[in-house]
Amino acid sequence: MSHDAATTPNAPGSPDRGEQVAADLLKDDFGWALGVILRRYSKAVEELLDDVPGGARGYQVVASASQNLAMNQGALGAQLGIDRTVLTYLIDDLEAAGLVSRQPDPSDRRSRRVVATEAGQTLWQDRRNALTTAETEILSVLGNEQPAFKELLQRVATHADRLDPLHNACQVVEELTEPRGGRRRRRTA
Amino acid sequence: MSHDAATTPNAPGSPDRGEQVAADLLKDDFGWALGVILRRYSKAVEELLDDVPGGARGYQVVASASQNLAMNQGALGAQLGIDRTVLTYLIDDLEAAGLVSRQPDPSDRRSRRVVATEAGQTLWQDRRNALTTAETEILSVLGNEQPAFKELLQRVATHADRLDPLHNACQVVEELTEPRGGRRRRRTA
DNA sequence: TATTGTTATACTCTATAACTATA
DNA sequence: TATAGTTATAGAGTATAACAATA
Repeated sequence: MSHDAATTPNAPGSPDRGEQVAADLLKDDFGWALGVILRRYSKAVEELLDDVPGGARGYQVVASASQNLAMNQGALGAQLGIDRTVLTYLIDDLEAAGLVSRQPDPSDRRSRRVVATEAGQTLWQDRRNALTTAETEILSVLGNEQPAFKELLQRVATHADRLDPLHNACQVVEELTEPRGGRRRRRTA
Repeated sequence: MSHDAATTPNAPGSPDRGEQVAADLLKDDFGWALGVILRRYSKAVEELLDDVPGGARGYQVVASASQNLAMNQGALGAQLGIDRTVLTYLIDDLEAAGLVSRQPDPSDRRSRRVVATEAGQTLWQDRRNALTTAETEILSVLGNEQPAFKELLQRVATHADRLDPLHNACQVVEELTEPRGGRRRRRTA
């Protein structure tokens, strides 16, 4: 997905150095700000989670498996917004790394419950603190306004999530675009 | 339809408590909040900009071309974080749509300056308001705290951008991630 | 030799569908 | 027939390299 900075009120008065002007204008943009922050955070996260198979997404699976009692793959995918076909490979890798394991569901032999191994739970607990630290570093500029910002952010996110519940970021949106129109991205074939 | 939202419970009659617990935990997450907001905003933007070639990114090019005087493609790509090889195709489409045009640089015949046509400038001005409206809708929950939030957001973003200036979001793995596979090779010719 | 822009190719994701084994 | 999970294939998007025209 492409992020969308771009729009900004412009003062077309003195066009000095176009590059600098545009750069400043971009920084007033809402989408630009969101994108920068998310990218910065994502980068820190990916670095912290580089060694876990599947990166941040793999960690999410381990985290969910650590917190909950044996969700099956369907429930896991629904919660994390991961397609089941992708989840298969992801769990394959996590299982090979010894972080989770698939266990048969006695009540439904089609289903497989994903549980975290001890190594998985250890990893989850270890990385949680590191992730919180990364978050704090990004927000450090805010000083004592940090809690206020986080509160506002959560408020906006919860609101936005109610309007459009989908739990994976940075993924193309075409899902809920209403099956009526069939607006597909057209590419000059 | 690839994946469903997490709000869909399991089968009626079997209330899976773990799912709900994990969902609540996720909502305390910083990255989750950022992702939700950005995705929601991106979706609105993509819908508003669906008819412009290249979507939001194409619009960014038109917007830059409208605001500045004739940047060449290299400068454009650097500013927007678009690779020059991608930018070529993008401008091709925008030019075919009559929104921008490539003009020769008299001082350097290798370079081409990208300028917005009248149609491009009109499009830029028309969509700006719509985008602002979309932003306002997302932030509407905040009421009169909206300006405060935006101020904090800009502060964090500017700080993050200083640490890591790269102007495209949702594009994981840039250069510093890791020498996985092939790293940039030194020129030897 | 370096740089601007173009083109061609390979690789990474993701989506779509088909398949199995259960229910 | 429907569902949980798996596997295979195709597509979009991007990166990488090579190229031509200039500097």
